[in-house]
Amino acid sequence: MAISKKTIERLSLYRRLIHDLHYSNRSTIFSHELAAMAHCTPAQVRRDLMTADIKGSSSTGYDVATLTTGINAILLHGHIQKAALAGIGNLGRAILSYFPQRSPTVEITAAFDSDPSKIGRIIHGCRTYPIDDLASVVKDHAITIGIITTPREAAQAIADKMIAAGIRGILNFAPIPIRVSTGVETEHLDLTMSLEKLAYFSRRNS
Amino acid sequence: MAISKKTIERLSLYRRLIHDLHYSNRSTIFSHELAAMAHCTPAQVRRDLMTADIKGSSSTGYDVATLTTGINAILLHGHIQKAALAGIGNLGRAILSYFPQRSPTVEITAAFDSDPSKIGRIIHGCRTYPIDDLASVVKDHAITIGIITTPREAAQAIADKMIAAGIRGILNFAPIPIRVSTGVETEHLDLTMSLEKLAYFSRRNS
DNA sequence: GACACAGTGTGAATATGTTCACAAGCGAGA
DNA sequence: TCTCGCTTGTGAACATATTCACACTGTGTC
Repeated sequence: MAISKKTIERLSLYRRLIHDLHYSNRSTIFSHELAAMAHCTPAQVRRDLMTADIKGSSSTGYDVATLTTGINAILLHGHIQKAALAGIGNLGRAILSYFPQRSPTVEITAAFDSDPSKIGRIIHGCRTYPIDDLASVVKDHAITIGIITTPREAAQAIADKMIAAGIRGILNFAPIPIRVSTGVETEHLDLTMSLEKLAYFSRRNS
Repeated sequence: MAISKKTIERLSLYRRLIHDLHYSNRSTIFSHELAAMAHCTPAQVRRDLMTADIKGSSSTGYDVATLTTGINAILLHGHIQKAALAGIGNLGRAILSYFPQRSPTVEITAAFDSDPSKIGRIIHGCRTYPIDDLASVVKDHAITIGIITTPREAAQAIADKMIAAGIRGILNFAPIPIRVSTGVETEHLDLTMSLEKLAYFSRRNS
C-alpha cells in the first residue's frame, strides 16, 4: 500500500483542519465539507481516504475519531519522529518559534550552528549545539529528520554531515538543491521559486 | 504558449543556478550540466527549455546569455513585480531579511501589521504600515503580490483585504488554505505539511 | 415493507508530467 | 570532404494525479 506524496500532504492537511477547526465536537463529517475546508473536490477527499483505508458511511459520512486515528496510523506510525535544525539565523529561529506544538508527529529537538555565540542557549524550548556535535546528538536523540536553514554555501556540507549521522530526510530552505544518497528523502522549499512562480501566474490570470 | 507550474519553477531554478554558480563566466552549458545542478534529467531540462522557446546548439549546448535572457523574458516579463507582506512576526521578519536581492523579478516593497508597535519602522529596507493602509499602499505602489505570515486566525481576513485591493497572487504561510476569487493565484507553503510528508517518506525509504 | 434521498466507493476516462529513444545538427580530426 | 562522437529537439510511450459518473448503501418517511 504505497501512498503518493500529494495524498500524504492532503491527509496531513485534513487532520489539521479537523483538529484546528474544532470539528472534534462534531462526530462525523462529509467529504464535501472536508473538501470545502481543504479547497479540493469531494472526489479527491474520498479517493484520499480510500487510499488511506479509511471507510465512511453512506448516510453519515466519515467518523471524525476514525478519521483522526486512521490518519495518525499513517503519519505518526507509532512514535513521534525527531528533527534537528541547522542554521540558527532569522529563518531558523522563526521556524523554531513557529513549530512547537504544531505537529503531533514531528518534534524539533536540537538546533545547530557553527557560530559559537549562537550555541549553548535554549531557543523556544530547543537546545542549541555546535555543528561538531551533530553526529553524536543525532545518534543520542535518535533524530531522523534534518532541517537546513543555513546560507547556500554551507547547505551541502551540512546535508552531508546529517546523512553521515544517519538522518533519513532533509527539509531544505537553502536556495540550492541538495545532493543526497539514495534512500534519503529531500524536500526543497524555495522562497524565490515560489514567489517567481506566483508572479508569473498572477500576471497570466489577469 | 502555456507553461506549466512545474516548468516555471524549474526555469526559475535554472536561472538562479546559472547566476549563483558563476556559470556566467562560461559562455555555454549542456543540458546534462544544468540537470546535474538542478537534480533532474537532461531530458527534463531540454523539454523545459523547448517549452520556453530557448534553442541550443547540437554541439555547444545552450548559450548562457541566451538562456538568461530567455528565462527573464518569461519570468520578468518587462518589469519587476512588487509584493507586500502581512504579519511582521518572526517568520515575516525572516523573509524580509532573506529576500532582498534574491530575485530579479520580485521585490517586497511594503509590510503590514495590526500591532501599532511594529509599524512605522523600516525593516531590512522595507517600510512598515498599519493594516488599514493596505488598500492605499497597494494601489500607490502598484503591488500585485501578497505574502501572508500572520497567525491562522487573521489569514483569511488579510487575504480578503489584499484581493479587494487588487492583488493578483498570494503566497500563504499560514497553516490554513486561503479562499480566493477566481483569477487570483495562491500558493500555500505549509511547514507542518512538508515536515510530516518528509517524516512519512523517510520512514518508508529505510 | 418499499421508496426517495444523500452520501460513499471505485472503475474508467481524462489531464498533467516525465522519460525514452532516435532523427537531425554541428564541430573536430583525419 | 567524410566520418565519428556528442549534442539538441521532439514524437511517442509511460507514469502519475485528478475528475467523472454511477452502482451501491444506510437512514428516514409513509
